[in-house]
Amino acid sequence: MVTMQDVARHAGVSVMTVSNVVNEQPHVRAATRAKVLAAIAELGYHVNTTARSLRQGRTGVIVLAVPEVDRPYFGLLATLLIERAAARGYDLLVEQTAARRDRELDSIARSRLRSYDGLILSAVQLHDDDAGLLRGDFPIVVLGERSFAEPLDHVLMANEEGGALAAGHLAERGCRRVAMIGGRIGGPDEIDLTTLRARGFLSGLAEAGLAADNGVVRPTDLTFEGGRETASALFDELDGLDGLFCATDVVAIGALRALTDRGLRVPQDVKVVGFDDVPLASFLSPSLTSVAPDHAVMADAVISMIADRIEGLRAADDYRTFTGAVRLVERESTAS
Amino acid sequence: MVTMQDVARHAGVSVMTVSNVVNEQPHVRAATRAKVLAAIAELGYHVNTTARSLRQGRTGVIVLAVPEVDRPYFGLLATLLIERAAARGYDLLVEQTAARRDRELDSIARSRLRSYDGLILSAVQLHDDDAGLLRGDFPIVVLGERSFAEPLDHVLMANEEGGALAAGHLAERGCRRVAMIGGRIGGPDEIDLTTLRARGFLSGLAEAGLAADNGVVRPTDLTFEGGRETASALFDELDGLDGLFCATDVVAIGALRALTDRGLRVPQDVKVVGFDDVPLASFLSPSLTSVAPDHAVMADAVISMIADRIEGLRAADDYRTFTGAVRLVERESTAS
DNA sequence: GCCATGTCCTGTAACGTTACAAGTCCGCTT
DNA sequence: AAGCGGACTTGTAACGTTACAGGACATGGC
Repeated sequence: MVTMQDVARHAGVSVMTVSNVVNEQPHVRAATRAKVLAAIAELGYHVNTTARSLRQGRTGVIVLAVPEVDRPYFGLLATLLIERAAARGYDLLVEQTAARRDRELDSIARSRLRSYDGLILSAVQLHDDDAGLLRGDFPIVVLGERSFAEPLDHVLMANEEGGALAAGHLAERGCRRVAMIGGRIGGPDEIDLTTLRARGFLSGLAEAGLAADNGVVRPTDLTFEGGRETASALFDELDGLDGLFCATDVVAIGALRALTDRGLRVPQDVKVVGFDDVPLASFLSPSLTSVAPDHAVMADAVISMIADRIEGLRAADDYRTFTGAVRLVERESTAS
Repeated sequence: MVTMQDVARHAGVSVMTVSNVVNEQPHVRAATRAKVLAAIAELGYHVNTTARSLRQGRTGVIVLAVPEVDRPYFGLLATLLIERAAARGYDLLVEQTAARRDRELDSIARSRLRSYDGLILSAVQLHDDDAGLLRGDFPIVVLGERSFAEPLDHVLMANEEGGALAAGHLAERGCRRVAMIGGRIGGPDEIDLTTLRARGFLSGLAEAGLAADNGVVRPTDLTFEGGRETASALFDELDGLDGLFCATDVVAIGALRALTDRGLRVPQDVKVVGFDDVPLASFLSPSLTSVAPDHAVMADAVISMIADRIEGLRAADDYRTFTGAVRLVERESTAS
């Protein structure tokens, strides 16, 4: 490995001068700079970022912990975050938690991750009991789903509002018997994605004057297969459903498939609304009406929050919460 | 920051003993180990991986350079690679190249990336002229698309065979006039994905005795939108097409949408085959027949290739190529 | 002509870890 | 009783970089 030592010797200057050239410090004569750059080129020198990190106490790497990058929403998120992190000079290291609590705890605790500059933790399955672990001097931003009593930096989504938008839209389009899959009826303290979207959905139904009998909200795995199975079971049990809200677009795609398999036409027989507005939504047949978060704005918020904290631009006890707005994008799946 | 020094002092042993405990070296008395572990717990010590990396000369981080993790194929790939890398003790840092040659060159050249242990470079837009950069002592595995004359570790896919499979299948299902979008007619030296799949497609057509007039292979962006636009333009121009092969499933999804918009039914009027077999394929309506690489096997090959090289388990001049097999998965889009 | 100021360059000492070689102690063999 | 080998422990010197303090020299103001 070529070191600064080698370059310095080759160029006839001190290591510090090489360092100053590499780091574009002022006060280096043009002639000296040229000499050093020539030596660097000739020897094929690359700065050793590990040594730099050790010396400077920062690595320039932020860890992104998501369930799986292959899921459309998280893929989109990761894409945006990687791009924005790069713009601020950080690399993103992706850690997959499979949405399991133990793996999320791992991400926080694992020593090696502690050596990076910060952690963006998405899709949190942690309990309030675990939240203490998130506290401390290590920069963490919690993204998207769960808000703890703990003081923490948060980027949230208007999940409840989105659920209400979906319910209102279905009602407005004439649906009389509406169900949700991928939702959960939880206590007032439960604030995960599925519970919040369900809560919004139910309040939206109430506001529209639609009945919400008990079976109308069904939990499911937030996967294609989960959507298909749960939708299928739902339509086996209940008659006369003419509107369906799915907790995510992925679930909605599974549900659309289940409806097709039963010979139900969308939107004529059943209208369907998803959530996330993934790029794919407009290319499906029928294209999918969806609650659209502003992904770009949220990604901006995440990166500026974590970078500001890493760089000490915010006081240690100054925790922020950003809630991204949502809007409804109407497409064929709810056409009247 | 708590260091080994602090732990050593607190436990009344030397730093080396702390290091030995942390690294689970033998020859540490149980009582000593317990003392050290207690001190570690009490002080909340975490090993500083940056210092460890500097000392050991390796970081445990592999860079994965893909166009964008949000594209279904690359998302799936990234998911599998992250998982398998973790199993071998490596973290994966994701770099996005946007499929641009300059950004790919960047990934190779950027100093900071040079400090990681290896690079997995996917979807390569580099010329043969650039290939020299890939040579050298830095562990690189080139994935999926382009095979250079340069000696390099490669993981390829049976692109040509896949194209032929698709053509054969369409012919066998009774298609008489078949086109491909997302393909390119290139010289014999051109070996990128689009050219190879097109070449296989044409040879498959020939074998089946089907005409391949000139306009039958159309290039396009490998995106949803590209698929839609190109398919739309193609069916504007040519009459009587009854079979369509798309270079990727993403393109196929765009094409399916275009066909629906024109009132063409799949598979009754036009049969469609994609390539990649992304999970989504079976949930579309109609579900999509696709050429399926064995993603898991390829991911295994990639990780063991790069890890073996990083760990020096293979001679410096012993370059390997692994070609992943493909098979055709028949679904509704080509039902007869 | 002298001090102040600025430009350019350099030596030294860390950053926190581990490789290596060199101990110390103990019980056991001969 | 001396010698030996094994179990356990430790000091020291790196790994390659940058922060810091300071040195050498020239310029300019009075």
